Amino acid sequence: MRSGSHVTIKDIAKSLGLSYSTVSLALNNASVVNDKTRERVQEYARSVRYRPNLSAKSIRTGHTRLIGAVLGRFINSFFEEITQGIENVAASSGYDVILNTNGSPEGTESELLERFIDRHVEGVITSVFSMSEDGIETLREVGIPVLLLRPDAEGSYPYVAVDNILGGRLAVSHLVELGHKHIIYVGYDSIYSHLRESGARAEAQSEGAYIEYCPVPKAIDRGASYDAIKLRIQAGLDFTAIFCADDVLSVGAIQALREADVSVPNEVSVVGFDDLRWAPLLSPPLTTIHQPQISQGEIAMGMLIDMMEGKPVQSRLLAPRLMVRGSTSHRKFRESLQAHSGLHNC
Amino acid sequence: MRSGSHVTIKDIAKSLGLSYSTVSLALNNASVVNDKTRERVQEYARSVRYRPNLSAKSIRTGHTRLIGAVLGRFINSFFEEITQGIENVAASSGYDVILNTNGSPEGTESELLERFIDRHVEGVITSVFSMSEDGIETLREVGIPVLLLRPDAEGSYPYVAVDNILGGRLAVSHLVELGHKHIIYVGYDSIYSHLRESGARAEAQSEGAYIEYCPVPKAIDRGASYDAIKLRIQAGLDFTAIFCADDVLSVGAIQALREADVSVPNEVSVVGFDDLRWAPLLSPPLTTIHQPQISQGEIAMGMLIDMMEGKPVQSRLLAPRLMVRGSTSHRKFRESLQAHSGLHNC
DNA sequence: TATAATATTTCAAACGTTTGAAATTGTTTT
DNA sequence: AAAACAATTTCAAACGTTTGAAATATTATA
Repeated sequence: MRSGSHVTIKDIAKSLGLSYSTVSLALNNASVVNDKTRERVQEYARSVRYRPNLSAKSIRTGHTRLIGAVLGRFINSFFEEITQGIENVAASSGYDVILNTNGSPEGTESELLERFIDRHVEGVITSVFSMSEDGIETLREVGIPVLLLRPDAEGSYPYVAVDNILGGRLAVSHLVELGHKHIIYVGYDSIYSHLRESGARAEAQSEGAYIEYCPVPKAIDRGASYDAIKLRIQAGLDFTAIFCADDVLSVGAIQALREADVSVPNEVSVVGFDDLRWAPLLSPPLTTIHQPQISQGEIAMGMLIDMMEGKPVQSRLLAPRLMVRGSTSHRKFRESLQAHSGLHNC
Repeated sequence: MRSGSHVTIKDIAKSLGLSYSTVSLALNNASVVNDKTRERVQEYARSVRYRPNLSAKSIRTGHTRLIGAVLGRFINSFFEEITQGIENVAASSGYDVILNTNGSPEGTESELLERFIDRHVEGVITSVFSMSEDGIETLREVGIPVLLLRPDAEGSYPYVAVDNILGGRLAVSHLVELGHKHIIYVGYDSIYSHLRESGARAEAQSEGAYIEYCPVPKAIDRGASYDAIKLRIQAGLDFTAIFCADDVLSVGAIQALREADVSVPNEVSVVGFDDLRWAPLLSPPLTTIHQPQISQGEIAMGMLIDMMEGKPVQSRLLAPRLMVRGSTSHRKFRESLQAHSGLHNC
């Protein structure tokens, strides 16, 4: 067999003295064909390494079993893991994933959509930063179901996301249990941060603690939180805990504290959000809110498959988990160790 | 127009009173068709949002413009960035990428290959851990070119990889310049580590420094290097620098040093390899060898396209770059600060 | 053994394109 | 105005499948 050439159903039919139809039927395990013939065909197909041509198949059936994923690019492994989950269930359901991490300039969104449409992808999974409202609408117009990887306030689209409010509650609940009363929340202007903050406030209120909002211009910006906390420290060290809207912000905060010779966690506790894979590698290892990324991807893909099959789906909020590590400690430790620390710093 | 239905060339032909052929030719900018007709067709196609059916196209032309990428899953953002590069040039060359991060159990490799073959991908990019020698051969047999993202000693396959030997040299050269004479190399049994080590040794030899090999069972295992360095410290603190085969190993090493109250970088300097995105977030920020991941992906995809077009390609070794950060310092600092450290520890 | 019923296979069209060859139209040249 | 040529368009087959309808073969029933 010439390299690159492919055996087709016709070839098999010819060799076996059968019609295309019978071969096709046999290969698809149609019950209508005689057991003996089916076996003979399948056996022979195997022996000549027959592989169906999916393009041909899809042109006839209208099904490509292709799905498109467009995810944001981050300075973290967040989407890498989500991708993992998506792939897992896609593969086991016979779908392939065309991935786009949207790294290219903004203007190309429409090109991306065109590619998806041209490929006749049967569904699209996307995260918020990665696709505009218009883009989503375009897809819907041509009948491609879209699943969001973020909470959708208006409820116009099905989504699967982590429960950010609960995440905020968990973080603050942990800090409150450790005796912290004055907690700084480092956040930015986006739905993620707002939800996390509102969870934090709700929990604080019911526990008699106080949340102070410390804004930074954007997410995942170590420098921004460094600057913000640096400034805040100069205004007075009247807080004992910081809750950051994401792990990277925590790194900046910790850096600012360290430079001001404020010990983490002895003097100030820090909690992050996301639980990126390197969070345990920091020193101290970061206490943070874990997002179940792989299962988020798996659930998302499962839901999308349901949508593609026309089944009704219900948006889901996934429960985050508190990961207690080294960057938080009990407030009562503060005074004693501050003394020690003072000695040490002289 | 019914949602989900697609305008075809036939539809356009009918509406415009032309034959399929003319429409097809016009849409493909064939010079044979009259300028006026071409414009009319394209204009109309745009107005009805015509999009070609890529399956149909590929069944006729034999070209799917699909490429397969199978990359390893790591506790790092390494492949996320490579993917970025691959996508960038794939997109601008009209290819789509079916990504598989090979997270599923081992046995499924053949299934993955079958999917690639069924989809008629025109080329495959893969990293070493992700696909067996047999798998690669299978692809080649059916005429699908394969590009490796790793050095191939035998030279049987084209590849693009970072120059690991040079990386090793850069790391040790830096340490030697800082005055370090006794350097521990933390590595494991794989081609990557071996190459890095040999670079390290070559550089050390020419500079009169000494490399001591400290083996760990596998890559990217923080615990393993922690254990190894812990043990090594107990045997005596007669070294002043550690070079680790990857960044994650560095984290374990630093942790072991910290627990033994050995200051990094004042008493012992540590250099990693990879420059994962979180390397600057550590404290101290990690001095390490940077791998140009995005361009590695871009170059890889460019080469694969050449291969698919039948052009000859030449394997490439990319130059790594030393990133000097906080985890290394001059050896002369050692004695003075060791004294201080002793005081501090009392 | 003829007939009915069922099991199995085949025919032929279709999916949306592309493309070599043939046909038509338009333009020069003589 | 006929012949020759070029420009443009159309025909029809092909790519590898699937599938409803029709044809044939097999078995059961009377």
